[in-house]
Amino acid sequence: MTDHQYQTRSKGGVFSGMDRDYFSDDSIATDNSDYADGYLDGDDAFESNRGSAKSKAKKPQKKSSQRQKKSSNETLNMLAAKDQSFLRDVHTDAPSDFVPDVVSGLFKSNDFSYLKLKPDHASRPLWISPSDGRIILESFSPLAEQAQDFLVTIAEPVSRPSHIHEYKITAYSLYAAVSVGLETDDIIAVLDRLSKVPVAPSIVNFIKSATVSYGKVKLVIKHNRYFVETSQADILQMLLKDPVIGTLRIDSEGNAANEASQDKNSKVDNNENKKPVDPNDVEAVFSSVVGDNDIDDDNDDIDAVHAFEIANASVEIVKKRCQEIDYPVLEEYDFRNDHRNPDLDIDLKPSTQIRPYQEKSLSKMFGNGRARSGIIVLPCGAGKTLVGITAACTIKKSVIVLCTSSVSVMQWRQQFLQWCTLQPENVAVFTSDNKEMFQTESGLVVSTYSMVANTRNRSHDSQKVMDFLTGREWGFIILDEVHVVPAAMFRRVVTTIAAHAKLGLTATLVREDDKISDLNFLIGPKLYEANWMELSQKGHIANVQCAEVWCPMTAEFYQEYLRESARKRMLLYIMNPTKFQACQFLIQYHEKRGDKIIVFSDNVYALQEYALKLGKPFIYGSTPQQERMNILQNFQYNDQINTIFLSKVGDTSIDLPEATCLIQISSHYGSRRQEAQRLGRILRAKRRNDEGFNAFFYSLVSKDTQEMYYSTKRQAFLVDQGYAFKVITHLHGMESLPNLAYSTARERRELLQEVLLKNEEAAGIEIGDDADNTVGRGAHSNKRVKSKAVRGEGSLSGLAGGEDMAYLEYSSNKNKDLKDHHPLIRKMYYRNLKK
DNA sequence: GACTGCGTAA
DNA sequence: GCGTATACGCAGTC
Repeated sequence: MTDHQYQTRSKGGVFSGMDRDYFSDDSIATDNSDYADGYLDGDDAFESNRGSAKSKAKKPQKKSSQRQKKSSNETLNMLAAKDQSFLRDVHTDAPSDFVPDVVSGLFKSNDFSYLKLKPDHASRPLWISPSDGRIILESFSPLAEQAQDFLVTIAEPVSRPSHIHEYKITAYSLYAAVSVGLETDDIIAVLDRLSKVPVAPSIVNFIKSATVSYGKVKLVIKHNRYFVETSQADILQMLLKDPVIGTLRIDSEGNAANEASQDKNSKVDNNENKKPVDPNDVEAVFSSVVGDNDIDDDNDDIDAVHAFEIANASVEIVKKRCQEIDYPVLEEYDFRNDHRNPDLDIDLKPSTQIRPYQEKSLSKMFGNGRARSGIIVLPCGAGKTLVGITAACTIKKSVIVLCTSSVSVMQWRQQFLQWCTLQPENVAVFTSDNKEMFQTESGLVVSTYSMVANTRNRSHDSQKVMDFLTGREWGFIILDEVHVVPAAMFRRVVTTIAAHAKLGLTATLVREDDKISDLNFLIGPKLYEANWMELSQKGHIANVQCAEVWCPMTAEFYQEYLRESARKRMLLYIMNPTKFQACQFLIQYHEKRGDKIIVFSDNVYALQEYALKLGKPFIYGSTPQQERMNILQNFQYNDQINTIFLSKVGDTSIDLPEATCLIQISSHYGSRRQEAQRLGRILRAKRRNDEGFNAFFYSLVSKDTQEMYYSTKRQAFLVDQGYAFKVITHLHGMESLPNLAYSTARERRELLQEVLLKNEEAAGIEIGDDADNTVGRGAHSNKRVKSKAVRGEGSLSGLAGGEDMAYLEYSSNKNKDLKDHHPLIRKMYYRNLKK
């Protein structure tokens, strides 16, 4: 919890200390420490929950042993249920009757009873599935914290709710582990030490096979050109014979080399450079790239490195291919021995403090004294910027930062100047209305993805700056909001800017498409991922109570809802009068408590209707910059303005340290990223360290509509981070609220008319003649109707009863029991909803 | 500098 | 797996 004084050093391992604690067997000795379950600390808004939450938290010690026993069984069942697909390519001595069939494996329950528990299994916190590398961690174990440090290094966190954490060993996660300096035997030994059962040979083999090839192939930049390097002749030969990679090799003149030859001397011919290079620098280049020591150009050691050049445009293809053939390329930067690229005079200011988890994430990046390319995942408000800046201060070479918006560009610039000693003349901003270049030999450029990725006509100035950016070598590139990089246009920035080290930062490493894994070869492995719950328990980010409020559709609205085509339904469930009332009630309730409230609506029409009716200011896309500032200023400083309405504009960039309560009235389908990003708006609440402070996050959902499905999907990311969503089915006192909107049937009918009219308008503008008979659309609505039918069936009973219950434990009934965050089961769950 | 049109993202 | 709604950045125009 104490912030460490942090200082960068030019030599020696600042971040080199891999946490070796978990290598010592002493750590197994049990000594129960704090049972961390401070999450549900019962605020008055959740009175009905208080009882159960408190009682749960009160007797952890007692339960812990029971739970261990219970979890042993549960764990085995869970493990049995997993798919074994990833083992197909690996030779294992797992029993041969393992069926790689996901569905049949699910309930047939593979028998793991042959696994012998170690005698002292109770004090060891892990289970490892012999079949698929899935790891279950008992997070209540006294060893959990150390085990977690280790597990995030070698495995992917799948889900981290309060008591049981789930990880999975994958080839990628093992690459990352090796790249942060762990060795195969260490990984196996520590796993074995922490595990309740001996690590299965299948897992040992998998770890061996995945770790053996990592780092054998490197991608290096020399004089702004890309080279694939390996120290093993057989690997070079293998690469050159590869149908994809071999053909992409070019000779030093830049022509494609057709003949795949094993050429020991295919090293760079430095005379071919576009830019004249000081010949004295050449040695430096080689020593920086080839070896750790200052070796001379004509040293024999250099011949031990085999390299061939590939064109700039081929870099992505080659990296992807290498990943596929299980020789993922290593991209690391030996910045201390790079004497060719000028140093940048940059250091953290003495007053700058970095937090332990920031330091830890950086230790993954700089663990071996070099800078590894990769991704660091930290929640919003946890200080990603400072991590980036500290990394830049460690590398001390020219830096380029790419952001998604011009607002963040300005923020990055400002933060650099605030936290480190960089001088303003070394900083340049490159956006559409600010095309600067630094005049010094090294410096910092902050720009946007679209500026660098732009393929259309550039303005003259823009072209000049682009030439400046592409014409030089960068020591370091920081990719803010790195989850956008896989986009077809944005990913090109990775190769257009020649940077020795790449750092991707994000809070939400998820996309709704399947491109997120491309980051493995575009940027590098995930180096670190923080645990949101842990950070919030330690006070670095705010504690948040999440709730989903179920708002029954009024009869009139539901009738129309059932009648309307899928496209028109949305407005009906967003404008559901009950939802409006719930919103009104919650605003009033939280304003009384002194909260600052943001209401999010994805839909602009609803945004305006709600805000105008409630007399609150709102901001959306076409709100002029001046007015935005005005509203935000008032929200921040004026205690008369405690609620603002935001459209998608508020999802990113706008920084609102005052907000303590969020209400979502409409969202973008099942976007997990949006959900997490919105929650992120309140994580840096200034009051977060006040005793017992809670921030609140409500999603208002119209019952028995599409929204229910989307809502579950949206929450998946946060649920994996350990957040428990409670369901509120009834807000006490809502009906008796004075001035309650739409309390009479007449008002509701009028609203309905308005909404229907609006819907017709929208439809009219959209498609002209909304004949509903087009083949394409017909097929579509068919599909949707089907999906609705099942949902309707299940939910009619909900309409009939259960209304009296004020709260449901969402996390227990929906997420914990049956599903238990198990990705497979979750998937099936969604699939069922869809059917 | 405000507005418009275009391309792009999620 | 596709389409829709909203927003934003860039470039060009007045």
